[in-house]
Amino acid sequence: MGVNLRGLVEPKILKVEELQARAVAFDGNNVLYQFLSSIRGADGQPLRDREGRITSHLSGLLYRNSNLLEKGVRVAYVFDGEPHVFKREELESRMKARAKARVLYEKAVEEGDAEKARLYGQRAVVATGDLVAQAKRLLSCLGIPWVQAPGEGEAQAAYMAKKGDVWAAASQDYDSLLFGAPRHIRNLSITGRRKLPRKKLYINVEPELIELERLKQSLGLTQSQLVDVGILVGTDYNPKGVKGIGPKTALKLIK
DNA sequence: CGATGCTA
DNA sequence: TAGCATCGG
Repeated sequence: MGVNLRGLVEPKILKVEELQARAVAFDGNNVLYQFLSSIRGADGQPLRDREGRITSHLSGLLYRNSNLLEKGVRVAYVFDGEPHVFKREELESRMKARAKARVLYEKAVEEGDAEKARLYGQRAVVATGDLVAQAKRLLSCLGIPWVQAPGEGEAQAAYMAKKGDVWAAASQDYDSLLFGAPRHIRNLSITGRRKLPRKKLYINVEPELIELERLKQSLGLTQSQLVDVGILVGTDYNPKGVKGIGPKTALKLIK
């Protein structure tokens, strides 16, 4: 889930060409989650091989990486290690939510309700150890480097970006900014076309770049104040944050 | 999600 | 060939 900094960040639209010859560290678990939830057939179920094993994550990885590599982007992945104990509450609540969704998903599949199967199937997604291991294997086969983080993947990616090993960290979550990544990229995919949930509408989602220095400058915050904003609005380590405080109020209070 | 097929 | 539909597994 991660910290909610929406409403505070004013991202720059990023052209993929600007990433030419630059290295980007993807949050592997975040990417797999996206593929597993969105790459599904008409029946709402993920793709499977003839043995019944899920293949959505591999399909997504293969095609996205081929495209990014072809455009000259240097791609790397970071995978989560052991979660910090502070994350236990969040992980438990996610597990509960998934279990609930899985029941509804299985019922929908049984009834042949594709729309519900997709909806609940997406909520029930979990990147199991097997799926992560398969993804790592595919990346190795493709010659794409990946890193096993000791702890939080976003923290590892942020560290790599800070050191200069990569130009930016890429994830749909904003956490790497709190961990000090100087550049954070969201929506880095091939086609910008996304289906709006529940609707038949398509919107264009473009890759966006958030520069940490510019972000802090525009908000008038130091790094530790930015973290404090995160603590008020809530992070994986303190899930609900402080009651009734969203990004805007948090910013006002911290300043 | 991203590729491929179909239609005008 | 652009734009939508469906396939992929």
